[in-house]
Amino acid sequence: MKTKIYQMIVSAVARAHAAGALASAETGDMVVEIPKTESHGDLATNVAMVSARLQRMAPRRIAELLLAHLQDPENLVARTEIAGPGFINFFIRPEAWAAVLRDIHLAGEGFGRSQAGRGERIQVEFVSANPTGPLHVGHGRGAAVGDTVANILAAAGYEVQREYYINDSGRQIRTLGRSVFLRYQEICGRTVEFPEDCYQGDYIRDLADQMYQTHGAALMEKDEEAAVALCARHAADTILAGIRKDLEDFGVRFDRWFSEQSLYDEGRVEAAIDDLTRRGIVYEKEGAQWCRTSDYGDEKDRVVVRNNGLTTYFASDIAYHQEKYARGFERVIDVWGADHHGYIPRMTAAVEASGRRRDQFQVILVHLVNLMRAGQPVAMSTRAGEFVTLADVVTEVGRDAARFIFLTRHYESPLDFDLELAKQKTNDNPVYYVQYVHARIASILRKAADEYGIGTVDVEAVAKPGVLEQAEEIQLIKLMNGFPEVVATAAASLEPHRVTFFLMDLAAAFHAYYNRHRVLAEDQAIGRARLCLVRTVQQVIANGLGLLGVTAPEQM
RNA sequence: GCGCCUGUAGCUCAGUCGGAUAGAGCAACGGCCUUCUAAGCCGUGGGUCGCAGGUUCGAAUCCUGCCAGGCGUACCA
Repeated sequence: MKTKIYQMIVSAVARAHAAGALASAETGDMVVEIPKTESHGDLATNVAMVSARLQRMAPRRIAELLLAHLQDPENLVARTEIAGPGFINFFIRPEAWAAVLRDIHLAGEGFGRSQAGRGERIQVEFVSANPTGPLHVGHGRGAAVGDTVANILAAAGYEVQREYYINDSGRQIRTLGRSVFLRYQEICGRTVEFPEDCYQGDYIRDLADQMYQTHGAALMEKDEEAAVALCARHAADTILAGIRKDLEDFGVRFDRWFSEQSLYDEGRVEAAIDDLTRRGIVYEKEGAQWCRTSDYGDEKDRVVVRNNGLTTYFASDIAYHQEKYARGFERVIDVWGADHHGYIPRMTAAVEASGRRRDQFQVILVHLVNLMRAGQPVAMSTRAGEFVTLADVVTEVGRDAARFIFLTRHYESPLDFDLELAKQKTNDNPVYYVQYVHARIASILRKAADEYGIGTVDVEAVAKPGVLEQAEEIQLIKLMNGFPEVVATAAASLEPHRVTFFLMDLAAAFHAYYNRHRVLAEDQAIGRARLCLVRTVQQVIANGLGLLGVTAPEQM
């Protein structure tokens, strides 16, 4: 509808120009938008105001000329008006909205999809938690955001790949192995001092116990390095398998699991450093190798190879990101925890130094989750190994509630996640509010089939004049009409919460309509038209929930 | 010190590329089930958009400065 009005304006300007009424055929930076207040029409444009300078004419005068040259071949517009400083407001005929409804209904599952992304190849890397412990609630938010962003991008016509980067190399893995080996030694009866920098959680004891079950006390005889390496391998593999399962239970899937170690095995880290050194971007100072990130906007240069010869995490990250672009992605999106925000300038610098544009690299910084229970904060201390895992939360509140709540805020806002609220089956809990729409409509459809003998929804029912004229019905159609744009905007801005808010708006409009009007009305023509309307609402709710990875229940 | 993020109703938050009278939920109060699921709906009150300038037809939105809070600022990962 918006596009059609836009086209009408563009051709009106052209026609007015051809007739000599306007000095230019340009429309400037005009927009067509849905006004906040209903009295300002269904759609409005600021074209007269933005082109006032261009046309050297008063905005209201331009508006008058445009309306004189406006043509409406599809007979969409009931009336127009010029308002305020020069807005042109369009009031759409109710019958035109019925036609829109028919289009939405026919689009079905595909409604909401668009080609806005034009097939741009994008990689979304998210979660990427170190395999040194189970996923906690914060990872859950990152998982929900990353997965949903990927879904939304795909729906908006981008070609998306989802990836998990496994930090399976370096010191933290050795620390993991050391932690397990120490607990293993305890099991074998030796008294050991357990250092603070080792992983404290109970799961380390479980892993040590598994090592004991497999190897008995044999590792005590081995060289310590070898024993630690064995423990590290077993622990990382086991924990990673757990992470995969947790994510699967959370409805998150990845196209690829990428190993950091493989970068070393294939010589990519070395190659990346060599390449940057050859180009003078990596240089030596005080026995270490530094990258000139400060030439690309970072506040200082960063070490890639320490004076002890070991590469930094940054070095493998450079190699990893180079490898991503080499795979053909035009844009790379990383989802990180907000505590890593200081890392953005250097990573952006590295991307640019590697020959890509700055805007080919984007970071979504997901902020903290404050876990609550009935308004009280839940104590979480990673150091003491006391944290609530994602799996615990999913078990307690369910996958749908968890995912939905993670997406009810802009990811740059801290999120209070109340476990009791998430389980509540009231309108305080937004996920039930939205799902309830789907279930309610499913119930109506069942009733229509069983008691009214209307087994199939007839699209043409809405075309009959006089069947869909209630204000609440038009309101529902208008809202649904905006869904593809919501998805496209959410994709362009990487803001999944827009879809969540859209669903809550549509749900509110439906519940209001439901309470005011009976769908299965006595008048058969009206009843059939309304049935088509609510079936379409149900479809749009299902499509939106699908993007969020939340189920749309037939019954609640 | 420097950098990034945040500041909108009592609370939690939306606010489209700069648009018209800044919205929703919660909390408070008052109503609605013999009718398709009350896990729902309807109504009432509530605002110096952190502060001060600037840009322009027009600013919560863009720019500058300041204030407050959070996070970061390793030859850690």
